[in-house]
Amino acid sequence: MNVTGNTRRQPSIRDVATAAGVSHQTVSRVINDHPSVKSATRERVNRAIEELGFRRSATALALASGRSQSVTVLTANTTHHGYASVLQGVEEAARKAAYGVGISVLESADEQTVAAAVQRAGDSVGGLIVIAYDPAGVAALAAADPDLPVVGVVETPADPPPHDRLWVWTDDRQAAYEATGHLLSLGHRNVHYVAIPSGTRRVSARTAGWQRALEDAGAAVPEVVHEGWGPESGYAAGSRLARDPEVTAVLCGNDDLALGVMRALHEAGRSVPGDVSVVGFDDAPHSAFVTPTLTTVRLDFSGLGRSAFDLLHGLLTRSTPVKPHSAAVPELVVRESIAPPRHL
Amino acid sequence: MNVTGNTRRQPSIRDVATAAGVSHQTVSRVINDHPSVKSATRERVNRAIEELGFRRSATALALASGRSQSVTVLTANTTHHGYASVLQGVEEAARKAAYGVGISVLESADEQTVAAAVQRAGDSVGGLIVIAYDPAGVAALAAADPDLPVVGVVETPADPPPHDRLWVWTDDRQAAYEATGHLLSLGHRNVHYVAIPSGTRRVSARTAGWQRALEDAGAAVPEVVHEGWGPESGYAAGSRLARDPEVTAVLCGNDDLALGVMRALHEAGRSVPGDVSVVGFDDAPHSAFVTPTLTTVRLDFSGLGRSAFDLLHGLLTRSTPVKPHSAAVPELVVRESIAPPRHL
DNA sequence: CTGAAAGCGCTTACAG
DNA sequence: CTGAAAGCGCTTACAG
Repeated sequence: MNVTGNTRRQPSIRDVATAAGVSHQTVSRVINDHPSVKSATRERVNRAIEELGFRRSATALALASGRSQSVTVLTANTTHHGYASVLQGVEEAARKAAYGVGISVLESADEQTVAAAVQRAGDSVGGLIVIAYDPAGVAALAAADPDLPVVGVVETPADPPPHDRLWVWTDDRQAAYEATGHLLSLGHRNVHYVAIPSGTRRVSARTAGWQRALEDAGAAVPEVVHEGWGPESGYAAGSRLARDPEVTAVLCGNDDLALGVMRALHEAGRSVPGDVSVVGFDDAPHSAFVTPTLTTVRLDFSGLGRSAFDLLHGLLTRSTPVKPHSAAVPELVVRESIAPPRHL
Repeated sequence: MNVTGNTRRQPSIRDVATAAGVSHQTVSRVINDHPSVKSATRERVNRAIEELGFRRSATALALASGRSQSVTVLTANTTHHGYASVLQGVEEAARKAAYGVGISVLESADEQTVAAAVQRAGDSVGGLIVIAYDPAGVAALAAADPDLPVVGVVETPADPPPHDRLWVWTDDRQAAYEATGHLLSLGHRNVHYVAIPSGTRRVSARTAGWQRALEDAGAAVPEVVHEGWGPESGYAAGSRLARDPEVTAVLCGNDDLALGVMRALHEAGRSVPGDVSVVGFDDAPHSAFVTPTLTTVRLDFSGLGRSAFDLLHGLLTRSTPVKPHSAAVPELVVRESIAPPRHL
C-alpha cells in the first residue's frame, strides 16, 4: 500500500507478498527453498525480493521456528594463540553454514560466574561450544544444561566422553609423549615439564604423555612445575630450573611459557640449546622467529574449531549421526632450541 | 495448568503470569523494572519467576521491542594481539551492560565479501563495531548502511570522522613520532620504517608520525618498507634492510614484524641493538621475554574495545550524547633492543 | 496500579 | 501448488 512511501522499515515477508501478488506464506516457501512452488510464482517472488531489498529477519526466524542459526563460544580467553585460533576456526565453519557466532568470556572459574555465563550463553542461542582447556572452561562444560546442545573443546580425555556429550580434541597426550621421546633420544637423561594450568583435577593429557615417555625410557619423573599461561610464568619457572645444573631439557605446556623459560635461562647465563634444550607447545606464529627458534608441537587449533562447529551443527540439524572425533594429529616441529646435552 | 507436567519447554511470561495470578502484562512490567507495580504484586511475580526458573527470551524481546541487546564486531582477524585484545575489551564492556557480542570475520577485502559480511552482521543485531586497521576493515566501515549504528576502531584519522560516524582510536601517530624521536635522540641519524598494511590509501597514522619526526629532526626520510602483518613479513623486510650498512635503527608497525626483523638481522650477522636498534608496536605479551627484549609502544587495545562498546551502547540507547573519543595514550616501553649507534 | 488487544516477522500445521 | 489461521514470547500503546 505504501510502496512509494519512504519509511525506513525493512521490507517484511508481507511487503514482498503484496508486491508479488501472493500470500506471505508463499514468500516463506520461496525463501526456504520449499519444492512445491510453481516456478513462475517463484520467479515473481524472487523479483520482488530483489526489488524491495528484502532480507529475512533472523530474529523472527528464530522465534517462530525455534532454530536460531547461531552458536556461541564460551571461553576463558580470547588472546592466547590456541584459543584465538579455535575461535577463528569456529567462525570460519559457521560462516560457511550461514550461522552466526557469539562469544562470551568466562571471567573466572568461580561457580557463580560460570553459571551466569552459561545461562546467558544458553539463552538465545542454538548451541554452545565451550573451550575447556582451563578450570573455568571445564566448569562451564560441566555446568551446561544437559539438554542444551554443547560441544566441548578439550584436552585428550583419559576416558571417552560421557555418551551424551560431544567433545573434540587433538591428541596432545601423544604429542607430549613424542616430544619428550625426541629429547630423550637426543641423549638427555631427563626432561622437566612446565605445565599450563590444568582444567581437570587429574593429570592433564600433556603431563600424562610426558610422564609416560619418561617411564617408558626408564628415566626418573621429576616434579611437574605448575605455572600459569603467560611468558611471565615461564620466566618464573625458568628461573628456578636454571639453578639446577641437572636440568638439561625442558618441555613447556605452551610457547609463551617456553619463551619465558628461555629468557630466564639466558639471564642465568645458561645457553639454549647449549646447556638446556627447550620445547614448546602450540607453534605460535612468532615461535619460528625468536632466537633461538623454538622447537614446538604444532597443533591444528583452527581445524579443531571447525570440527567443533561441524559437530554442533550436526547435532542441531540432526542431519548426520555425529560422533566425537579428534582433529589433525599434532606434529613436532624441530628448530634451534634443542640439541644433545653437553655431556655427550 | 500444566504446572506439574514435565514438558521441556522453557516457562514463558504467560506461565509466570498464571502462577502468580496476574496478567502476562504485569510480568512484563516486573521484569522491566517498571515503577508502577504494587510491591506485593511485584513480589508474587518475582517468586513465580524464581520457582519456575523463568528466563526472558532474548529473541522475543528483540523481535517485539526492536532492540536486540547485542552487538557484533566485524574484523579481518582474531589472532593478532591487537585485534584479539580489542575483541576482549568489547566483550568485557558488553557483558557488563548485559549485551551479547557476535563476531564475524572478513575473509578478504574483496568488495563482494565485505558487502555480504556487513549485511549479515547488520541483519540481526543492534549495532556494529568494525575494526578498521586494514583494507578489509576499512572497506567494511565504508560499506555499512548509514543508518545502522556503527562505531569504527581506526587508526588515528588525519581529519575528524564524518559527523554521522563514531570512531575510536589511540594516538598512534603521536606514538610513532615519539618512538622515532627517541631513536634519533639516541644518536641515530636515520630510522627506517617497516609498515603494516595500511587500511587507507593515504599514509597511515603510524607512518605519518614517523615521517614527521624525521622531518622535524632534519633527517632524511627513507622509503617505507611495506610488508604484511606477520613475523615472516618482518623477516623478509629485515633481510633486505640487513644488506644496507647505513641502517642503524628500524621502527616496525607491530611486534611480530619486529621479531621477524630482529631474526633476519641476527641471521645476517648484525647484532641488535649493537649494530641495529629495533622498535615494535603493540607490546604483545611475549615481547618482554624475547632476547633481546623488545622496545615497543604499548597500546591499550582492550581499553579501546571498551570505549568502542560504550560509544555504541550510548548510540543505541540514546542515553548520553556520545562523542568520538580516543582511549588511553600510548606509551613507549624501552627495553634491550635499542641503543646508541656504533658510530657514537 | 493492572489488564485486554494488537503486533513484531516469521513458521507450522491445516485446508483446499 | 497456494492461502487462511494460529502461534513463537515478548512489548507497546490504550483503557480503566
